Amino acid sequence: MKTDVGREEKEVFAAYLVKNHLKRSEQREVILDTFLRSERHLSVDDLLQLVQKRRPDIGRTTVYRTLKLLQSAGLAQELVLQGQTRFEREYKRQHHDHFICKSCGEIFEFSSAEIERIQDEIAADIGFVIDGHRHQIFGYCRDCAADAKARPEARR
Amino acid sequence: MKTDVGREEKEVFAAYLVKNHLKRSEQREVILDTFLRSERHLSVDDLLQLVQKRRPDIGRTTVYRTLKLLQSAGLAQELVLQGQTRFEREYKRQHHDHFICKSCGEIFEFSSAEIERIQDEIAADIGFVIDGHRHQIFGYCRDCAADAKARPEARR
DNA sequence: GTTCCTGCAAATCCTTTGCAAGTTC
DNA sequence: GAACTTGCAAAGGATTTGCAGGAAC
Repeated sequence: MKTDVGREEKEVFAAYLVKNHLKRSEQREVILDTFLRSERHLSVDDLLQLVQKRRPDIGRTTVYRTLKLLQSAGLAQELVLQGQTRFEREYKRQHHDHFICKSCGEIFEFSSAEIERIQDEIAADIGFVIDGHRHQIFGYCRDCAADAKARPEARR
Repeated sequence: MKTDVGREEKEVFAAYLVKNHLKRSEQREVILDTFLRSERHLSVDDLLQLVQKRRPDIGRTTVYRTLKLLQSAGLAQELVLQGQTRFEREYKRQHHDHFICKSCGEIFEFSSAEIERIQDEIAADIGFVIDGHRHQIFGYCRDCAADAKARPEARR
């Protein structure tokens, strides 16, 4: 762990462990570091593979357990995209939602203060207290949509 | 099947079967009729139990398979709420999304043309072609929020 | 008669849990 | 040394599949 990727998050995690009378371990550090360096939105398998490139002896079970800890610590968030469970970084990230391309699987993030405002209004109307939301938009990204136009029969 | 519940949907299903060289069966009819008469948002188990009240010999596998057909026929839609897979009627229903109370599990539907308009704008910006979306808002319904205020320690 | 359906049991996939051995505090 | 972690294997839950017998066309 030479560099400084996600230093703040590592501190948060260390504090979380202390606070909950848990212990640090090589495995947890490798998993967190790998998670922080990775691209967004990885599945458990994605993460396991990356982790095992560095430490082939780290098991799937430990990845599952560590992901649970990261969620509790507020560092990771689980999301289900097209039936697949995935995880993304959560710490101090602006809230956002996702566009998902059904063709290439690419995921784009978006956020809209305006949408959130409308949500709040609707919630207020029915006396609902919002605690979170999940908003996914499916379709075809620019590239795949162009492909589909070229070969319309290939479109789902 | 004395009455007229979901007659139109039954016709759609019958047509779907013919078109795909599939066959009608007692089981499929009972399952569809039960589905159409039920409250919204049932799990496979909910539906299985209702179906078995009428025909105890209908198996879980058949319910799974029939639900797949109903989805293909555009009569049912799968949604994952709080980790639970559920199904709701889809045919000719106005598109809508869901508020989910984390305390009592109650589900409220909502829709907003304004939100959809904003979605379209954002999509257009990145050249994304929208094909569908799923928007879930979590929190506490009026009643549960009131309870929580009364007993704040009980709040998640 | 052929093709499709059904229910069962078995298989699969994803995730969690029990446990004995190893680590951290 | 006490308490926590790990990896494995086994258990779980949800869903799918193989198959032999039964029903629809």
